[in-house]
Amino acid sequence: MAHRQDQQRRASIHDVARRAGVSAATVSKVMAGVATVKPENAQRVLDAIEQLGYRVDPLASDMRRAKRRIIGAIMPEFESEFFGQMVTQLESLAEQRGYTLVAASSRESEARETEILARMHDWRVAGVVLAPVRNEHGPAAAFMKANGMTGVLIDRVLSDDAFDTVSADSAAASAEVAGQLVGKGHRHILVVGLGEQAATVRARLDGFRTTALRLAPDARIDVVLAESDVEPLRAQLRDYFAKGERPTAVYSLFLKGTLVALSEFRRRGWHCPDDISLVGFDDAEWMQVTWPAIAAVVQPVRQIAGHAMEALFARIEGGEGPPTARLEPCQVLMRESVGSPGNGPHPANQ
Amino acid sequence: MAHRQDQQRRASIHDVARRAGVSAATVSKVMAGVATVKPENAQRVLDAIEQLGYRVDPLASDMRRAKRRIIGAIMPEFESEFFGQMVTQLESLAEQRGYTLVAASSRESEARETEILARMHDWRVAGVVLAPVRNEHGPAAAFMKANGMTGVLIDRVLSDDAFDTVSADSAAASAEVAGQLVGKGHRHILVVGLGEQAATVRARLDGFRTTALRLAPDARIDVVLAESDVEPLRAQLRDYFAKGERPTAVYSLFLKGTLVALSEFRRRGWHCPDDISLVGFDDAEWMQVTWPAIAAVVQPVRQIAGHAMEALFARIEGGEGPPTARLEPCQVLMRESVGSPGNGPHPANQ
DNA sequence: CAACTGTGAAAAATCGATTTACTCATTTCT
DNA sequence: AGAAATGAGTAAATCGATTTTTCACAGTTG
Repeated sequence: MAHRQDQQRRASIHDVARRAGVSAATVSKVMAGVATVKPENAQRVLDAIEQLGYRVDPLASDMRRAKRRIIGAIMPEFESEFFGQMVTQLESLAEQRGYTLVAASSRESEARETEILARMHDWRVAGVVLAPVRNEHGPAAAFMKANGMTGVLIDRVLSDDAFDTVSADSAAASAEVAGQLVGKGHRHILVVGLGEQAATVRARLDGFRTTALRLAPDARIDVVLAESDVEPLRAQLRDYFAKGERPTAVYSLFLKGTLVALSEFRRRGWHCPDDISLVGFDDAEWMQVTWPAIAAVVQPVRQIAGHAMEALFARIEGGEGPPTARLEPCQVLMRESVGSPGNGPHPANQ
Repeated sequence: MAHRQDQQRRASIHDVARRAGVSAATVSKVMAGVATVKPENAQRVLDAIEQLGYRVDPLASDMRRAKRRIIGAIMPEFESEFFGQMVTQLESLAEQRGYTLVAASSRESEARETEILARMHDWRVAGVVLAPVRNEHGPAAAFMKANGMTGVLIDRVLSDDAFDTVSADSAAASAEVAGQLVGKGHRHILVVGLGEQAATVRARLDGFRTTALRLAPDARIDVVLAESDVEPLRAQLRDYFAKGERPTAVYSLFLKGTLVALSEFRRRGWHCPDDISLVGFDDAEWMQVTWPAIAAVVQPVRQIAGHAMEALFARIEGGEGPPTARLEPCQVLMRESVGSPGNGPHPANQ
């Protein structure tokens, strides 16, 4: 145990050196585990460290190295389970390697994303895990490139010519969803998405449509894509149904879309799966306790985080070679919100 | 714009000084906005900064001060909307004052909480916003006290003799819930909670019970308190209903409890509000889109975050005086999951 | 016995900014 | 005129570690 003037100034490496009767350099060597220190001196240093409760100041320690033991993480938001779990994972992995994770929320703004990145560059972080707001071609990635920063892109990305990318294999998952919906007899399906996240949404959409049409060439796939925000989507969805469109199933390409779809069903008094089936990309804890439980595509958060960090540290440690683009398989959880069409009363209107 | 050897080493204050033909001290003064610099020199410094794209290294800049411009935030988890919003808010507020927020998740472990705190102390953070896993009397707060750290405690706390605290006025909110449930005719209510978070849960429980019994002295308030984890709670709840207990309403004191209650209702085929009413402490986005929409107590995240940061910075800037204990008012959203007892078929068993 | 080789450790430089102390000029005041 | 005050700027110390360089001394070798 160590106490004394804990309240006061913290012990520095020089305090330890003085107490052990050696130089600061020797203390540093002992801490680094260098062998060329007489056992006797090493012991005295260790004792001094113990007595003073000495701990290295990471800030001072990082001063001399070009890459500091800090990893930056930039997420579009912190409020969803997905990104919450992601940050938790990333933090844990960074910590395991003796790095500190500094997480920031871009709050779905590309401008903010770049600002945060500039600040992280100021901190001379060793690397950045960036989950871009839109896709891999935004200003943030360009900034990283221009400044020679080390980084990995995750989530709303497919592949990049400068950075390693890791994301969910949403095309494959979407194909599987298509297979299951068509298998249950659905021939008129509405897909709901957000245009902003261009590439990923396109991958999901294509994956879905291609498989659906392959399995059932007569199927009709409608698409409602809101440009950027959730409220416009709500309006577009309302219009779509108001026109009299009556798909038997809805596939939402992102979580908020699932919520919007559900609330629109509510407004119209439709129930899943009798009146309409629903599958959403992205799982959430509540989806299995509601009635009906909502079918969802579960993203492999741990795998994404794990491989992102692996790739990042490989680069930090000087790994060369062309950027890799990983796609992690998702799990499709078909729950009660999906049924066969025509199994329940489908109201003709309102 | 600034380019040149951006890829290479970043410009330091000395590079700027050299280019402007002045000393580093003068550059520092210009950056700090000190008046005693000849306008001509100031301009040359500004030009050099522009040309080199110079930005202060926050690490080096913080080296000399005892309190660094870093705020630590420790949350029990990042996966819930509540803490997600909290971190977002705190980050934004820290940033506004030129501080960097470093957030860490204690993952509901007091041991980890203290470890994180020790690491933040190593970083010599200016202050810490701690949302303790249990309550204000845990080892983390003790550590902060012992090491003379500056901090504010939030959420699962009531008041402390060393630190300012900010939390939701859950007692008042619970009293309001009690009033509404009793008002609707409920006389047998089950309250579900987590024993771990002693003080807060007690406040919520007392607030609820006192008001309920004042308004309806004949009311019966049952309590199921799980010690620490969610799974035990599920088991206890199952046992409680298996005994044949048939309350007409359930008030869950925390979010996961609401989920457990809902899934238990599902298992038994009970529907809200016909078979049983449900109110949960803590709101979530999905609660308003499900059928029925789930009634909830909304915590004032922005106010909590705002006042926590206010209090924290007041202390950082040397503010004296006894610790304050703030309670922010909550909002009770009565949604469809609450009805009057006996309005629907209440199954006698299973 | 002089020159040589190793060890182990201390001294000094470094990282990048801030701040103190100090040096010259000018002004201003007595 | 001479002293004091002010202005503008610089050199150097500092923060707390790491790393490079230098040094002292012991033991070898020719």
